[in-house]
Amino acid sequence: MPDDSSTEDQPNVGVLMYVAARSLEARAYDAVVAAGAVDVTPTQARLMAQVDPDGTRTVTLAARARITKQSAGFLVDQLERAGYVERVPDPADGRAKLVRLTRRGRAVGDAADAVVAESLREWEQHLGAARMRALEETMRLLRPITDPWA
Amino acid sequence: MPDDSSTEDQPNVGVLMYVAARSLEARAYDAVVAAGAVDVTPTQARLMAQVDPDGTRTVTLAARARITKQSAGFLVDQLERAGYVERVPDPADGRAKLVRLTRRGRAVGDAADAVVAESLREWEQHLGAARMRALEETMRLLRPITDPWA
DNA sequence: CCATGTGGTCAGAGGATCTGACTATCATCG
DNA sequence: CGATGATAGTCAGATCCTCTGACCACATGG
Repeated sequence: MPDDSSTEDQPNVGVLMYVAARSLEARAYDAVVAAGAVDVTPTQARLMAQVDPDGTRTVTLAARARITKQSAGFLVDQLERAGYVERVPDPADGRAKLVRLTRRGRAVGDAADAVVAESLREWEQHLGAARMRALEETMRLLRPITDPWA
Repeated sequence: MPDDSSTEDQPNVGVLMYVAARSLEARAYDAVVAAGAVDVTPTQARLMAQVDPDGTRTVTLAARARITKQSAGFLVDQLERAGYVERVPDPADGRAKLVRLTRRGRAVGDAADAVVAESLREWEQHLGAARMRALEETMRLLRPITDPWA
């Protein structure tokens, strides 16, 4: 939405953050595709990234991705059919199912994580360690007033 | 896409940036709706924010919003029908048309800009002036390695 | 054991995006 | 000045993603 100043010489901080975050995400997605998951869409990948090692309920995935449970279920269906996740009954709750990464899904996720880590190292190299630390701290400080779920 | 760690206690810097940028955008969009533009979707608003005071070509809007010219044209159609933008011939190029904000569109954009500016002032108040300045500088430094269009 | 809440699914609809193909105009270069 | 390649825009078709509303099954707390 109107984030102004993207038409100016100096975009505002919010726009710059958006650009940086997006570049990170794009690299991660490229890694996903490079890892062989050519049939995974960016949206599916974004949801897959929210799956915990021990499995996560669909409603939880939906909350983390800020989408409805129906949309999340739709995406999980696709990921399941493609073999990246599986649904197992939740032993703690008869209504629930846990979405878990398959071996294949885990491989894709690991590839993405590695690329993100590598990109952040590049940031640190470019900014210097001190500035990178300050950036991390500042973003953590900012979180309480920007993250409605934190 | 897999931006990892959003499932950990401490999301990585990229995720935090995404959250912050998104909160800014959400506030701006709320302001758009509050300004009476209840028929404008977030996507339309995002495109409208890219229109220069003197008008901008559809292809340029598309490039700035990182979408195809077809998608941009589709959105401009809707905004034009709703009365927020108008298309005028580009005097410098017979093929081109300039997309310009109408008076109504300008009012909406101004409302959004005001809210963004206000939000950034809140950030500064929360972080302190020094840290805010450092953040802005860091983000500018980061831009060359994250913005493929910069 | 009933009332309320929660996890999940089904059905239907709309919005946003893409690729491919096409026309009109511009710009360049011989 | 004419031919050639690039650019602005549109049309057509398809796909993907998201939502609302309704519904069922199970859980939890009086």
